[in-house]
Amino acid sequence: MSGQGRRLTGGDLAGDPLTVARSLLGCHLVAGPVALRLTEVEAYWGVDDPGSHGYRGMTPRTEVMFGPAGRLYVYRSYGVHWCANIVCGAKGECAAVLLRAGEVVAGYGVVEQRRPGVRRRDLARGPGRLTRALGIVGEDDGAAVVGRGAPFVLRAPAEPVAAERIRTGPRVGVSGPGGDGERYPWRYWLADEPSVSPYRPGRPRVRRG
DNA sequence: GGAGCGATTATT
DNA sequence: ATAATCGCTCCC
Repeated sequence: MSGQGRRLTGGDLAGDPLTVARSLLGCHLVAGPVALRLTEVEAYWGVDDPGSHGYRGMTPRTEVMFGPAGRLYVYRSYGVHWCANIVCGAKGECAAVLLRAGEVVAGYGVVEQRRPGVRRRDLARGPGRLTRALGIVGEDDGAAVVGRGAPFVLRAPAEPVAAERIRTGPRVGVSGPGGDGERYPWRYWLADEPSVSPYRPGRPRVRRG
């Protein structure tokens, strides 16, 4: 069982996103009545990361990624879905961890109302579904997940996640060099978790048949 | 000023 | 396999 541990602080998120990503696995993210146990995340690190929205510098959209650790970076995906990151690293550095999947551990009734008819394991399986389960929308861009009065709360697992249970691989859906699992094996997930989203390679630029 | 393109998901 | 759908980026 994964009970609730202590609240995470900004200091817990100030490290590099690879380290932070691993440490977020098994943590509970609380949004009002709903809580998810995080089972799958991805790291995006630096303006040299070709898979990152911060590639080649800051824009109005990605400004939050360059800010202090402990806030949400929320963006619209494919014009349809919201996806949420936890900003980490030092202020001025472009670093964030994308929340890809989780297991509902509280507020199941609320989530079920938000997603009628969806199988329990699929409720937060994938980044777009995860935000819907938590009720995260574009207005939450920049919202805090640490500190007093933060609208979201992160809690560490009561017992640390065993390192042997953590798997790594290429990031999902990232096309081009950023999707190269040799250079960027920056997806992290917990072994044997039904809520982990299926891997899909990034779509190639041209498709002919 | 506008075309092109996604860190995706639900449906065919 | 592919439509849905829109803000950001980059190129005229």
